[in-house]
Amino acid sequence: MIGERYIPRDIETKWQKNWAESNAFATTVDRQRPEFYVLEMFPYPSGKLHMGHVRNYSIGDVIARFKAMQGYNVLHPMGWDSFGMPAENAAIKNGIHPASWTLDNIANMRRQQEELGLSYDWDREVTTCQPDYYRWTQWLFLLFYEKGLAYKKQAAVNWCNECNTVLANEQVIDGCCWRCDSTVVKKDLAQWFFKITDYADRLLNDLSELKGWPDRVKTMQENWIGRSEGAEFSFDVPELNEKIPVYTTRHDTVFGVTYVVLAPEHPLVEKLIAGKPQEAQVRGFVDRIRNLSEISRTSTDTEKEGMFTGAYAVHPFTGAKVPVWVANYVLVEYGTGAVMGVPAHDERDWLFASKYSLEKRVVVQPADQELVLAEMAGAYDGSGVMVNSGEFSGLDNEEGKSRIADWLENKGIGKRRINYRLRDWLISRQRYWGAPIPIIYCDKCGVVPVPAEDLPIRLPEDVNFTAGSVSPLAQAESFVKCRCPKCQGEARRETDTMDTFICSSWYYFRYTSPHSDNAVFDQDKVNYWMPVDQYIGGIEHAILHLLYSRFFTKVLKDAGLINVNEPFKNLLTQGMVIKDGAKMSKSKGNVVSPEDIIAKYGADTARMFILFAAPPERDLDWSDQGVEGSYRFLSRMWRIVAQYAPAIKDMPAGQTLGELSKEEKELRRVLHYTIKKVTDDVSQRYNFNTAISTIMELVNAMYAVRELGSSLQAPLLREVVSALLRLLAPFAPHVTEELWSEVIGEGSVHKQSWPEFDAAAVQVDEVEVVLQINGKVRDKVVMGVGLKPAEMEKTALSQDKVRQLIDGKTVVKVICVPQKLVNIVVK
RNA sequence: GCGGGUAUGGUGGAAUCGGCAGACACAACAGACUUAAAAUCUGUCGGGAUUCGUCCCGUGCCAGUUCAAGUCUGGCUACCCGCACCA
Repeated sequence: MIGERYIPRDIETKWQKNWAESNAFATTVDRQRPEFYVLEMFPYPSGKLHMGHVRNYSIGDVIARFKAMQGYNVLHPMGWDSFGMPAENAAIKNGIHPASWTLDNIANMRRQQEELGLSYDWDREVTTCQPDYYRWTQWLFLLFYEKGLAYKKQAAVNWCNECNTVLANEQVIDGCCWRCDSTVVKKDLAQWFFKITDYADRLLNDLSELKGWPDRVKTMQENWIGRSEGAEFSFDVPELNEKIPVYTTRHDTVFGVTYVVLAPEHPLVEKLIAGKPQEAQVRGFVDRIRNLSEISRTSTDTEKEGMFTGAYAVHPFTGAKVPVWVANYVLVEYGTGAVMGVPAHDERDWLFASKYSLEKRVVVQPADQELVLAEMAGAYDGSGVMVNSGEFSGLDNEEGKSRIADWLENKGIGKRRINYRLRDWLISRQRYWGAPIPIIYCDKCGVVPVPAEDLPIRLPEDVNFTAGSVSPLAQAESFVKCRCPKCQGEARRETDTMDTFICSSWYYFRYTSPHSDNAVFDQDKVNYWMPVDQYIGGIEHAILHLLYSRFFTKVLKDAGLINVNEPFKNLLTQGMVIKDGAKMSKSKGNVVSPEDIIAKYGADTARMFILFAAPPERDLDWSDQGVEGSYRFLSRMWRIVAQYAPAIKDMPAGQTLGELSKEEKELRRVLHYTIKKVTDDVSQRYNFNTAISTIMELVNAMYAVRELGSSLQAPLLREVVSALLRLLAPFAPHVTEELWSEVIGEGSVHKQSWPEFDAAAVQVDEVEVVLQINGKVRDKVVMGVGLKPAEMEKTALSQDKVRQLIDGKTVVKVICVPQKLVNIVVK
């Protein structure tokens, strides 16, 4: 019996319980059906779901349920990215152990996900902070180590004083920590790195394979990888018997070099200044620059500063002596840490040379103007003809580039080189709540990886959490002290843990065989399910997580563990949830809690609103009244189905569709138009907002024939209600399940097949055709659909209104678009 | 500076291949029902003019292509995002 009013609370808990008990969304390998892997980015268990999560999961759930109804074998899992700083901070602040804080949060958030009615296969849940997961994170570290892709080196690294740990380049946003926003400083430390730069070319080139990714994300990755083609060669410093290698992309301007300049951290600086009058001054300058923060150091607005070292280098093409400088604008990490100075053709060099009165030489002349130094206001970095360039003068500069590179290579003093902006991934963290790096230091044997059979290296539970610069693990004597796996002598464990982004770089593989305890994953299963067919998440991971995951996938492919080259075939980046013009955040005080919305209106309404208010990629404006509207729609749908229910239930078995009245025909036409439109919107465009609006129109059409009541045929009503419930099921799974079980009553609506479109139902005999005169709509007339253009023209010209309007004018041309319009061009 | 994106009623948005701009909602207003309110159902709803037939204007701005432009081309403006002294 269907109640008069739609009251979500009871039916939602009822069906959630039913789905959980029947394992409704469990999946196994099935080679009879096509597979589809839909994945939402797993959350950090911060404590509660926010609207961004609700949006993310609602989108994924619609796709998963829709694909399942279309006959796909759907994998739709969920898990927890559960290592990381907030848990440890909570431990320091409140004295709660990170493990219990994290597990409590997981339990709470999982309950909220269940309340949203999400169709996850919970048997596949993964939790990265648990030993059965991080054991394999550690195993992967060993794999990287074995392949030479994990190494430890002393380097100037990003350090966050607030978080007391180092950070990867990708985690420094505008010179600040991605997590706590405090200023990042440079520290000289020995740290573990993953050699992502080895994969720079493939990470860049394979972006072209990713047809299902937004251009925005691909462009961001492209910029981040930052490939450039150039040449590397050296300037000799004969007095010291040293060479200064430089990298340039403008070797065509090499005859314009008037100085060479090193980064302050360049290893040659000390040697160059030794014994020189300016030694102390240069050293002071270098120290001052090194102590500046990353942001003030690298900003383009920062004024260029430098000092002459007192040394001279020899120009390899002209043999001229050029001064060697040190300057703040040269970065030690990029290229060779030294550059050639060409003031006339590089903006930075121009500013620098102008400030310190260094010589400028024009060596490229553009076609349309004559460059004269005295008249130049800045550098000219465009193309042109090479001048003052010895044997290369007269060449087009692009041609000259390659001739100069040939010259360097032939003489053996330089070579073509490709450079990347991408740096190796700094993966060690001086924190407790992460996967311990499985490395042992032995005085006798050196750096020794932990044997795979000794994994996991468990986090000790009994440690001291106090704010301070030393990681709790480093203070845990029982953890640090160990035996060397090689010589059995006394040794020490690595006390750094891994960046949490490592845990999240491979979780989507683990879902395919989450309980595997003899391998990182089952190869058969991983190859059956991967790649992820549809990945959904926020744009904030455009570089970080998505680049790291691509890197991991390529390494695992090279190791022969998987056969895919890219992890995520299609990527959907959802927009933010906005309220009152700003992203929902505690500090802005504009947060709407999913819990409150579910309590008041139910999960179906929350899902409907969030999918209806905007297409998924766009930012979504939260509106309390809009939510009300979605609830009203579900109620309205409920009432009309309830009204037609008795006729459908009383219908004798086997009764088929009879002759349709005009109104019935129209209702059936709207139904099949809706099936077509919703199917297209969901499968081809992911435009859930227009899919929902079309379903609303179907419900409106059902209301329009309501007064015909019992004269409507039961088989038609059944067809309409059955299709309506199935179309709406992915969006509002509870209310449709309830009505399905009451009215149609065959199993679960979510196990039904997707409604089939009957093209015959939408066929009409007549259409309204627009009549235009000179492109302006002047009239509309109903015409038969089969009308030929000549007949359309004749009909159009015979209309009274048209005749009046063209009276006394000459018809120049008539354009007829069948079933659409007739445009009469007159003079 | 380089790269990417967005701009449509009071609001969110629709118009998918160049063919009726504003679907579907929200808000507002009106009517029905009600003692009344809520809920519900029905209707109006870009701006201006109107003899109520219609007519003119209108998709950030300026040009262009076309019988026809929110949609294509060129040039701007504003805002958002990413990278940025990468030689």
